[in-house]
Amino acid sequence: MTDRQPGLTSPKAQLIAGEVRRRIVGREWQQGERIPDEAELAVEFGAARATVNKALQLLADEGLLDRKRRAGTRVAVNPARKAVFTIPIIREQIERAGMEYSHRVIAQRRSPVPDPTAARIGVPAGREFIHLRAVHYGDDRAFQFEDRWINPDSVPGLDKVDFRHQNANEWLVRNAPYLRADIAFSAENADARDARLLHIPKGQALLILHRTTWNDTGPITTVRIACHPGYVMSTTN
Amino acid sequence: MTDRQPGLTSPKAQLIAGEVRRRIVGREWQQGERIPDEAELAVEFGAARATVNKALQLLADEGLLDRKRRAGTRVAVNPARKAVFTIPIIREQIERAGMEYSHRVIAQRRSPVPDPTAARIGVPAGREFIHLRAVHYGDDRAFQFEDRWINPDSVPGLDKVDFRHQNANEWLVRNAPYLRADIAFSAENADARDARLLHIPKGQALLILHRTTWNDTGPITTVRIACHPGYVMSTTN
DNA sequence: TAGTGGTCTAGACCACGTC
DNA sequence: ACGTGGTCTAGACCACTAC
Repeated sequence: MTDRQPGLTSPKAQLIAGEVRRRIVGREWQQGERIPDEAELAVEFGAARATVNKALQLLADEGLLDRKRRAGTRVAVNPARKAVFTIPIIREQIERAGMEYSHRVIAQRRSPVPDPTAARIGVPAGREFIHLRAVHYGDDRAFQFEDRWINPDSVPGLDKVDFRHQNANEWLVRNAPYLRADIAFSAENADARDARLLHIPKGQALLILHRTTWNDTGPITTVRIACHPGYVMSTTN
Repeated sequence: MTDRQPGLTSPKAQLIAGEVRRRIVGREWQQGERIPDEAELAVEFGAARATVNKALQLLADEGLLDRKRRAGTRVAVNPARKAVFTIPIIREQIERAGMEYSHRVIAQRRSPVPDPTAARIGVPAGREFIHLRAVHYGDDRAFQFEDRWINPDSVPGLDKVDFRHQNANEWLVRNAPYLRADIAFSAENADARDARLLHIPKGQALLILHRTTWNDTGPITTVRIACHPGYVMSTTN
């Protein structure tokens, strides 16, 4: 570790993280055990402490290490299992699968937000949002049914947009950057409307994605997306 | 930034990230637009370039910025939507909800891995794994049905463990650290066995979690977890 | 080929929380 | 109280790639 091959650039912090990970996986450093402090590792690896710090923070983010001031760094006893999902843009996903994307707007109108939804996103009952329902297709096969409420106050010019010619999701992504997003997965049996719009039997198990975005003035949009049967959401990597 | 208030420690990198985020959300810096380079921002914010770099990397990880050498940093056109889920340890989750955790092992025996599963995790067809099926309860209500295959070669001493008295998940977490994990969500209608074990009607939509862990020698364990109806997996935060 | 981000270093100060 | 991690700085060299 005294030098780096030219042309073989592997950030030193990642090399260190890899070596520490190897020692943990190889049981060289046992769960709950304290590992050498940053200064010691810096000497061992011939690196600056900042570099070691970066490496160990990586592993702490992965959940493999628990770090506390004064108490030192310990191998996590119950490694947190974190999973990162990239929420796909439906059009890109369909096109990447070699299919032709299209979408159809079922309805677009101003309408009072239903009480349960209003409560969930923290707006007064009876507030009018833009209610949009649309189906996304790949080669004429229905992929997703989207039921969306958009806060008209969150984005100027929203009333003038006609989402029949403009994917709501993409328009919002481009025109209403958000500060915070909530996402939740669940499973539901297809109700009559889901079944009709996705061309599937009623009762079919569907993966449901609920997603709400916020900026500093309040909620921007909340959406329930019903995915076609067989849809799998998997970790990126 | 000549001084920092004592007791009011907000890492400078995060302050910078917050300000840049504000400018993006406030449309001050438009999507696709190039923002000042690190050196300029360092001067503006009175910080070292490394600090600005850290802040901008944070935002790039969030998907808000696209960074390229020589080309500079631009506001992302299609902000990637990433979601981080913490896969809960079922016992902790149940106990946190104030219920009493228990679990029952339905079966534990060596058995050849079914072909589709073997193919999915990349082991030769017919290999014998330990096949474990268990139900997790909270206050006698069934929460999850777990159908797991464990590679006996991956962990020494595995054959001697009796999972009737030892939660398999937790034992593995503590005794078989992994290098890589795949996780996938989907939805399935409850089959007869799911229905019987979870005490629900057949056909009920269930959130299904597939999870496989690996170390450098191959797969450690793969599991299908069927969650009780109404289970919601949501982002941490 | 030159501008920009990626990364490292050596040193420093500080906050936190265990001892 | 003091050891440990958290963070910042100023400077440096390098890799990538748009120009």
